[in-house]
Amino acid sequence: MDKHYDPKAVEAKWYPIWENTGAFKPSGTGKPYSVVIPPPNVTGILHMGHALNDTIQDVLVRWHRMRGDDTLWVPGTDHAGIATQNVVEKALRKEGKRRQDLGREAFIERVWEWKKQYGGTIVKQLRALGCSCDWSHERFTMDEGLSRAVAEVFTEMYEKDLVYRGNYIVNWCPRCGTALADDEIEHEPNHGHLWYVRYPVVGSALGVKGEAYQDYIMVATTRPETLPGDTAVAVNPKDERYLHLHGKTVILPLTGREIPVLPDDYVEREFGTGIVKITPAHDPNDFLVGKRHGLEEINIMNGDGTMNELAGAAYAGLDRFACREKIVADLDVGGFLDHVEDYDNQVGHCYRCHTVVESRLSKQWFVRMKPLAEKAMEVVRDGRIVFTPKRYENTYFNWMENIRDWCISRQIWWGHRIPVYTCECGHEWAATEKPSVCPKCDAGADKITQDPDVLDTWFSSWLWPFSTLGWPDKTADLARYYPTTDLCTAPDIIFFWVARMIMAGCRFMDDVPFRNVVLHGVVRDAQGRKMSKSLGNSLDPLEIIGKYSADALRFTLMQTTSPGIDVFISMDKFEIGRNFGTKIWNAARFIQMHAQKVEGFSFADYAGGSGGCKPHVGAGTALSLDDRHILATADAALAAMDTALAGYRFQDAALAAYDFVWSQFCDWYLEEAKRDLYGDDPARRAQVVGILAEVFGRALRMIHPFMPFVTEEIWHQLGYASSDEETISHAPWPKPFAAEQKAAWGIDEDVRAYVNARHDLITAGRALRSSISALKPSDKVAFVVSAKTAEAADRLRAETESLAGFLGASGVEVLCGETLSGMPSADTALGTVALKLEGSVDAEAEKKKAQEEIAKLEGFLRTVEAKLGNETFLGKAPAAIVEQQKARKEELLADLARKRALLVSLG
RNA sequence: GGGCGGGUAGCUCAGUGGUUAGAGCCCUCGGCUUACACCCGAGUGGUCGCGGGUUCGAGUCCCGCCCCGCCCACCA
Repeated sequence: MDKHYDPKAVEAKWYPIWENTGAFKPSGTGKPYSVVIPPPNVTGILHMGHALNDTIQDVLVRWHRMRGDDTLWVPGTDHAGIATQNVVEKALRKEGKRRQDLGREAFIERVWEWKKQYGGTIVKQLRALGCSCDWSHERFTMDEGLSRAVAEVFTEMYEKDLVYRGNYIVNWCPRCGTALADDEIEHEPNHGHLWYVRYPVVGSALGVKGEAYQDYIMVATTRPETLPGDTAVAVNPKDERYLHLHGKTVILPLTGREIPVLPDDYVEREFGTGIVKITPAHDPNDFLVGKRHGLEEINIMNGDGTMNELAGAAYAGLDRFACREKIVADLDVGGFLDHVEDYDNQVGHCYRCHTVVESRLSKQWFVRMKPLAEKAMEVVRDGRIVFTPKRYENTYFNWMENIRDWCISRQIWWGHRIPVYTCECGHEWAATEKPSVCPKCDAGADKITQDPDVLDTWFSSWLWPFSTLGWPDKTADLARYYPTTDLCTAPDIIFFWVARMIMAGCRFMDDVPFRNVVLHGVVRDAQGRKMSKSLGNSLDPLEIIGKYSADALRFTLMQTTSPGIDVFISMDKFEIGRNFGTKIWNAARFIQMHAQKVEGFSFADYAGGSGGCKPHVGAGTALSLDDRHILATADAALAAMDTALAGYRFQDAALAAYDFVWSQFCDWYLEEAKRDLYGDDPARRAQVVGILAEVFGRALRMIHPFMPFVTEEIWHQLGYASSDEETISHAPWPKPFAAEQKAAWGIDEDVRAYVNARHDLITAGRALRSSISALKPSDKVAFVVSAKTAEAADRLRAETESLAGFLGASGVEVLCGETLSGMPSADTALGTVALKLEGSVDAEAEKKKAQEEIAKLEGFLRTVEAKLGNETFLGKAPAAIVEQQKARKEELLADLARKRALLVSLG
């Protein structure tokens, strides 16, 4: 193996091999485990949110695959209607053309060309991340099959009256010329004004000009340009200031129209003057007020944001912002404008082109959501779908209970065209295929027109879990892999995606789309800001892969993420993942180096295959304590990982693997193994190599879901794989050692506890050495150990001898139950270890240290004694806890005695 | 305004009512020891946001408050 690991070369090498050998195709045998990817926008490039989301899925998928499940991960992309259309329009603009110049068909052709050329970016990037998707199942929301699913669903809903066309107030982008869903609006702070306008009260007006009015009401507005569309003013019904106005009418300035004063709860008394002008056609709340009171809706604006003739001859044709200025000026001239205040508020912008969004009355298609929501709530309530973390179920219910109809039509060209047709006689129907004749009047194809609008992009995404598996056909995939198992996403799309998928699954498949919803956090920068292009604070996953490797990116993300908690990340964090990869690589080199010295040694015997053939592990002499300890620790680490992964706690799983490999295997076992590996007993050498191969083979497989590339490379370099085609991703996930094997090898919790205590002893010895400031290399040291019990003394003798060897001490003296005085010492689970010096000791420093420790111990002792003197504690605490405290007290007393004696001997 | 999350070491975060609250990074000290300096060893560093309460025992449970963040609604 090379001295330095080269992730670039290794990562570039493996993905094509995996893909070409079909490593990620479902096996067809075992328990089905399936996941559909949240389809990224086809225009998208991989950002940190994807990296987190897709790594989580890949960890789950690889884990299940290794466990022998029939694993399918369906990848794909979303056609992203408005986003994609904008990208192509932008390209067209460079040629000096608009989409209208090409016409609808040619434009769509252009979009497809664009998709063919550039649409594969994110899909390539998923490969760079190492995602083990089955690319033979790749889907695109505008694919023929998925389009058929969309038409099928729409037609069925049309016929069952689950969709309807209605005049409704929608968000409208005047530049894109389309309706936008609420989530396609970005609210941004705006420094605007509040204009205070006088509306004369009818029946008490005393003059013609504004100045002359003695009786008027004051209305505050941020949008004076909508004034010609006003059909009422409203006050809060409980506002005693305006009780006298109920039932009165006022004159709408500049128009002379008489409009009513209405009481409505929607009005806030505290805001402005407490009187609101109501413009039902241009404000969503006013629209609702209008509906409640049966007001007329006057649409005064064109789709491009200019005023129409209903705004009045003086304003028709003006842009909305020009019109605002003119109306303000006219109000002023007419004496209606009282004063102006500065006012900051939030204004909605189109998420694609950033134009200020207009609320506009228009004919749109809607889905009736209430009938779909019932069942979708039921399946979560009864546990057929489980959210992780559970608390998001509340968020889900909250939204579902207050669900509003879904506006699904968009006035753009790129997307699924609404399959609603009308013939010349006005017959209307929906159909999955383009009809050649009207089903009602025999009008021919040339007399039939299709609705020009397209469907909201989410209208295809909500079918994703079954449309990707072949629906509406009854495919084998659908039968085997639906419902899918896990759905992983960030909580911000619970509403417009997760909830809708659940509704669609229940409605069209009569079954849930997935069993578990796994919600992870949003990736943020070190300051806690959402990563975004406009802030320029995005970390580019590809840059990280280039600098640190995909494995490093993946591992760091996993060990940083907690369920449902946002991920704060900065560039240097990826060193953790990189360093871990390097550590594994070096451990592999070490193991290989020693394995080469064992004749006929084969790592393939330790690949976890059936048969459990491990010729060297049990051969010859019995296993050492260290051997048994690391095998037992491997088992514990495996259990910890399995539990964590089953609970979607990726951080815990990653940390369990990290701690096991680094702190346990490398820091302790490899070091301890060197004694035998560099020793002169060939049988024992072979045995140790066998244990290294067994434990490291397990470690590689356990880490593989997190770091697929480096583990695969080592798997082959060492020869766990018996051929080039064999992949670690198909190697079996480790199983706990069988009971008989554990009994034969002597693997149990006792050996873990004992060796852990021995490690404490060694650590204490090291600490002693480095804590003695006066110790010079020439000083000779010997260890003196005082065992707690006679029984422990025998064990301690052996332990301390190895400790002395470890630390270069000249000798060992074992005592039992005696107080060690005059020597720097440290306590461990096995006993007290002290250093006997044949050099000089800084008595003052030692004295000071001893005094500090005594003070500390006395403090603890007081706490424990207080507890043991407390009747209620003795009466109510569990016996085990009481015993624990009693033992603790004895220990503290003994420790104190030793320290005090030390202090005395130091003078 | 409604809902949710967070506040624990300088930083990023773990922490299943029960010994003296942990990890990584940072920092200090000592080491190029023949897998690895992307390393090894040893340390320094905490009124667990504040105030009450429940309990034998609270970082952990309850109530109130203060900050930070997110989501939803709204801001005429």
